[in-house]
Amino acid sequence: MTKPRSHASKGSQTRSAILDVALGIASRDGLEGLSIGMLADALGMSKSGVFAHFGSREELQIALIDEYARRFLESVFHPAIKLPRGLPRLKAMFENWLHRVQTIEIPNGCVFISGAVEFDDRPGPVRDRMVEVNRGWQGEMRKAARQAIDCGHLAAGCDPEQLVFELYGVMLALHHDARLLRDSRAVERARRAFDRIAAFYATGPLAAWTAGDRTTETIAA
Amino acid sequence: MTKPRSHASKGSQTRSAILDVALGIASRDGLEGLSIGMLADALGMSKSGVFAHFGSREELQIALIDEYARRFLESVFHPAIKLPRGLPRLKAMFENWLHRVQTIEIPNGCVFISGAVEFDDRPGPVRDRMVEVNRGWQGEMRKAARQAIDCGHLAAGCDPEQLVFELYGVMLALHHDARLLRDSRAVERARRAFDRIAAFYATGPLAAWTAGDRTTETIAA
DNA sequence: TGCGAAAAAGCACGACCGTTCGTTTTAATT
DNA sequence: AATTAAAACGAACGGTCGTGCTTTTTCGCA
Repeated sequence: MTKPRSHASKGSQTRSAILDVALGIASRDGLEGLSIGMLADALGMSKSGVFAHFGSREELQIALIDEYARRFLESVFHPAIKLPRGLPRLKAMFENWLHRVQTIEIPNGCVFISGAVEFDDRPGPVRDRMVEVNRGWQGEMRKAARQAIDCGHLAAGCDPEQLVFELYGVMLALHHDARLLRDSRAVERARRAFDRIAAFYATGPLAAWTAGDRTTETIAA
Repeated sequence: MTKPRSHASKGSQTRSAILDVALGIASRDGLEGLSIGMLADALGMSKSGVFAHFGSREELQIALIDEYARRFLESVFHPAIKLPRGLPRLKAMFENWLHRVQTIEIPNGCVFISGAVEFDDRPGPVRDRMVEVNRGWQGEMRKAARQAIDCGHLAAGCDPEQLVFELYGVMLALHHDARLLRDSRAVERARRAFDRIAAFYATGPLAAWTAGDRTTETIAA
């Protein structure tokens, strides 16, 4: 009977610690830029000690994608889903996303973006997981957009896929300008772009929410 | 037998050949994913033979950025600048860009995008050149937008920086969806996004060009 | 044709890579 | 406290990396 143990075993504890440190490194240097040796150094552990927790570098990368997705959804999606369907929820998803980008991803980098570029032409399980997680998030956004249309908050002619495409582009441009060009005005431009997109797809002429009503905090119930 | 070529010495000839092959590899694997060893293999040369042409890996990467920029401007910017200032030129810049993305960058990858992600947190001469080249292109787009405003083709209230930010986002989203998610509808979405942006910033209400008047060819004089 | 220069090759180096394996230390269960 | 399982370590392996140094081949020109 070696199992009836509370899941706070030493192994899973250190595994979490490894993932935490590894996420910091992978955010800056990418999933391919992260090596087990430097990770072990950063942890004060031996290479083989770190390695044993994952069995292979690929498994470590996949575990990192999962952990990053978990944190992303926890800070962006879960708080927003408590709000009523339609525009409020969709807006919260964007605002929480923007808040996370400002506080975490611009300073530290984003695994989804660097990973997308690193693995878009590198077939294998890592790429597959990357695609899966990405489709999941875009799917949630599309669903929220569809609900906003059903609620009459967005025009019936609005294509959810088109809307999500444009919102994603805003975030990618924000990352690009803020991180590569170190342009601090990028956040403001992202907000304005969102306003314009939302206004365009809103039911009434330039209706919906205005440029006032803003926050830098996570929006939840 | 062979014609007494102009001052294209053997050295600069092979240098060009190296850059050509290296661009193909770097487009797929990124500037950091390109190694001198595999490059030499792909060329049927020795490592040291390739190395000697650049003196260091960093210099090779910088040379690649310059060469990529040269080709980009040649196929996107130079044909467009022959058109009259204002909306025609701005539109041509976008259409030529889109054409290049479809024919070259979606199949092979884009050094600007992968390089931006790879070096956004890695200070040094490579990053500096990356920023320089990127600012140059965005600057040209802003200038074209400003001229379109001066001509009265775009609304006076249009902010060129905002416009370029949004156009860049469209291209980044296109790359993302087409390359990572292999979504063939991404090109069409990029076109629609551009239409919406242009329509919004146009002088009259939803004036300017419509969804007709399209081409998949490079626009020049 | 021959000669000097340029180009390419060959070789070696230290560093780091992911991974394996046997050992030792630490934690968990009797 | 004793026993057993889990966790971490340390050394080593085969590779690849970028980069020097030396030698050989090739080119350009008188």
